[in-house]
Amino acid sequence: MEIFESDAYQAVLEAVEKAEGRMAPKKRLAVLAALDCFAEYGYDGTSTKLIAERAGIAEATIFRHFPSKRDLLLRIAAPVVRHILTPAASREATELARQHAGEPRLILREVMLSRLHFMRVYEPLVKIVLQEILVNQDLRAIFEREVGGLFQQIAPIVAMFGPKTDLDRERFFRILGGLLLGYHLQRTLVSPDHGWSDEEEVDFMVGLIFDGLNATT
Amino acid sequence: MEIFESDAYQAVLEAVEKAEGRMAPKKRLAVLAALDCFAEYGYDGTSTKLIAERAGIAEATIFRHFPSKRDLLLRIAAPVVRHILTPAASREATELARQHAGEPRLILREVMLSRLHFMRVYEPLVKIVLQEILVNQDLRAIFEREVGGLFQQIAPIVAMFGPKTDLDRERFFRILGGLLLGYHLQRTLVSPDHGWSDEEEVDFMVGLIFDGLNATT
Amino acid sequence: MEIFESDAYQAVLEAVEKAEGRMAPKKRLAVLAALDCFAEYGYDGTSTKLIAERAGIAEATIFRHFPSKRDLLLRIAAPVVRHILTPAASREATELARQHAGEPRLILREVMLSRLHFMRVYEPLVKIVLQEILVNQDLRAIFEREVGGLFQQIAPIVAMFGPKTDLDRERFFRILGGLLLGYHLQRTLVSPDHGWSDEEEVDFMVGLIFDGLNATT
Amino acid sequence: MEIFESDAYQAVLEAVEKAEGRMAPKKRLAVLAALDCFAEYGYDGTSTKLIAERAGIAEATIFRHFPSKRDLLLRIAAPVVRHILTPAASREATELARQHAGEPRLILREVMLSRLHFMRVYEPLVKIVLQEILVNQDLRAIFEREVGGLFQQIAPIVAMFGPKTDLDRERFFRILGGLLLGYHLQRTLVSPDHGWSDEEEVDFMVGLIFDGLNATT
DNA sequence: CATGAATGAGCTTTCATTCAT
DNA sequence: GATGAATGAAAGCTCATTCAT
Repeated sequence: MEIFESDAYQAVLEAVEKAEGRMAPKKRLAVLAALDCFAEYGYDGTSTKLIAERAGIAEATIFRHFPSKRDLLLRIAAPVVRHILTPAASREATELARQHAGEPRLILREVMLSRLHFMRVYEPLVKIVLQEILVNQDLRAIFEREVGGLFQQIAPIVAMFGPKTDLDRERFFRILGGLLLGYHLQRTLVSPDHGWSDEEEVDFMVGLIFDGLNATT
Repeated sequence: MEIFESDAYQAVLEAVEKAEGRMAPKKRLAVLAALDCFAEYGYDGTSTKLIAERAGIAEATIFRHFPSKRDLLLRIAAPVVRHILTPAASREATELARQHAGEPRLILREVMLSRLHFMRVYEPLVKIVLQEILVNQDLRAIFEREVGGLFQQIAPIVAMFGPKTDLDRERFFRILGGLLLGYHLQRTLVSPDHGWSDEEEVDFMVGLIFDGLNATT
Repeated sequence: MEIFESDAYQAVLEAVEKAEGRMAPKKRLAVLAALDCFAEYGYDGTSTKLIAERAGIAEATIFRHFPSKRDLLLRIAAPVVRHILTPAASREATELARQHAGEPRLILREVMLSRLHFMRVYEPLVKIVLQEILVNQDLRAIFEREVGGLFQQIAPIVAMFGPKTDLDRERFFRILGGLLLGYHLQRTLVSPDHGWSDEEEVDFMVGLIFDGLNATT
Repeated sequence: MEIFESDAYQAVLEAVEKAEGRMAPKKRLAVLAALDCFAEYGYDGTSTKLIAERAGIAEATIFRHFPSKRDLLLRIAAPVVRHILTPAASREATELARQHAGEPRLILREVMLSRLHFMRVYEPLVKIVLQEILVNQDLRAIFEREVGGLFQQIAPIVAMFGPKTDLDRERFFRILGGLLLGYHLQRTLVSPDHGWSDEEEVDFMVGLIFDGLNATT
């Protein structure tokens, strides 16, 4: 199943394995195939039969390892949303803030680059989460809780960039998310062949955030 | 069926009717119910039986008017993506550019407000499109074509805001989209009960775009 | 609808009209389209929607003229089976027997040729009857009654060819039917492009019937 | 399910099993019930629900073993048309030709008797094939290919009966088919209660073929 | 005479899931 | 741990037919 050997898939696999413990080989295949199918056809557009076929295992094997299809989705998405996004991001930001104290531009640049790297690495999963979060209550709950936590943790750092009130910090957070999401969608969905340079785009976005458009272009 | 009398639903209905011609009463009900269900449960999460029940019509009636469920989705989503997004937006922008020549901030403000108004009015449809565009090839094709056309039409106006190269104009476009999408998701999904003021948020975003964060907060 | 202008279709139309009286134009179209579809897809394989489309009329119009689909089939097939097959065939045979008294070979030849001509002319209907008679009780009843009547009427003529007992006459009848059916299927279904000469084939079959294979080839 | 224990059904079952491999018990039931229903109501007149009920299994079980209803028909009909009709018939004819060299009447008699026995044993299937072959392209293709092959194989034996040219051999083939089909339909459909003796009828037909009617009756 | 709109009943097929082996 | 077999429920869709206009 060499289709599953890309970095993105291996990264998700590792993240899932951190929560599930060492997985049986066919369980791994199930996870990878599910990831692949969910990203391609969406959760509802993917049948367990399809997952089984793509994994080269029996349909019943999926249910030996996951009590339900819904659970399979959550057990794939949650660890990434939870263990990777949050602590990693905040730990990283804190570390960066320590290293580059007084150089907010640099901090922001590094954070954005690392978040984009993360989104690239977990690309199929990002797509799944985007898709399902609009509709799936469980996933939304997990997401909101984690993002809320993250917000708490890095609020002091955000403060370094100017925002003083809570509302302003939320805005800043939202703007960062919007810019990153917009770029990620463009580079992966709209113009995947454009030859994007993350550094260049991040520099542009950082410039925008700090100095606005006029100073940038 | 007073549930369907909100502005959002009526707006979509009108847009659909522009493409379908005058619709039979039960066809209208089918469109409205479909819209309602798709927005609530997603495309795949909605059964034609559910649509029929919510519309108070027979399931077969849906298929008398639309050859398939997939077609029903496209025939609802496409007119809005097509006839409303594109020409309206560009005509409006041109008009604004004429009125407020030399005041780019004002132009941008008005365009953003009107786009946000549009997203609010067509909220259920925006959600559907967001969901399906990641997975549905047909819808993606329609979307990309229309956005491409829109980009062509308003490129000269975008140029007024500073960007000189095509890439810069694309970036500007993407950033605008990212910011608007981020705000729309926050006001509708994340914190729907926070009493958002579109004017205030747009002013903030316009400030950011022109002067950057430091000058804004 | 020039597809319907072949001799076969017009012949059936005439036969049906003899039973139905002068038909409204759209009723004629319905009959022709039904004939065409039934012959192509079989009775069950043909939907009233398809008939309506092929006829270029509304589905409801079919039911204005025929109380049910089943009835439509019978009202097309019965007149041909009834009024054409039987009296024509026996009248013709009697006439031939009178003209060619003492020349059984000539009589048989003419009867076979005329039956083959008939099958050619009513080709689509022959196919429908063949198909449905195995399964449709009503049609089988009509067919058996008519064939029974025909058998009674021409028994004396059959006697001229040798068979003395009733069983032998039935056998003769069956053999004639089998040979004609076999040839008809071959010329229309199996090798429609072979350029068959009915005269030649009939001569062969007459030879076989009277003198056997050895004397023939 | 003692209804399925007749020789005819068991014979078809064996033939199907030769192509499908050893079948699961419920798969066998599905095949038998399908055979039964198809023969009684025709292909289109049979619903998968009816098959399931008659087999005493769940409807879904049918689709676990056969991808579609159409496929179920072909997977039942094809093996019989293919593996039974062709090689058996030709092997048998060759063998007979060896044993009864110089006695063409005897050979023909045995071949016809065995073919009639075959049609009797596979009676339900013969009916289905007759019905569907007029309308179903796939089945027609299989049939034509097999009959073509059979024709090639036994052409030398046919030559023993007199026909010299290819056309004459085809005619002989067609006549044999017509006679057999005519008798089979009479004994099963038209007068199933007349105590037919295959031997007697075959003798009659052989007589006809070799010496013609006059010498026979 | 003709039809557009509507439908209840039914169709084939797919679904996620269970269970004996 | 893994699977082939099985299934109840529900899916999307088609059917022949009715009726108001």
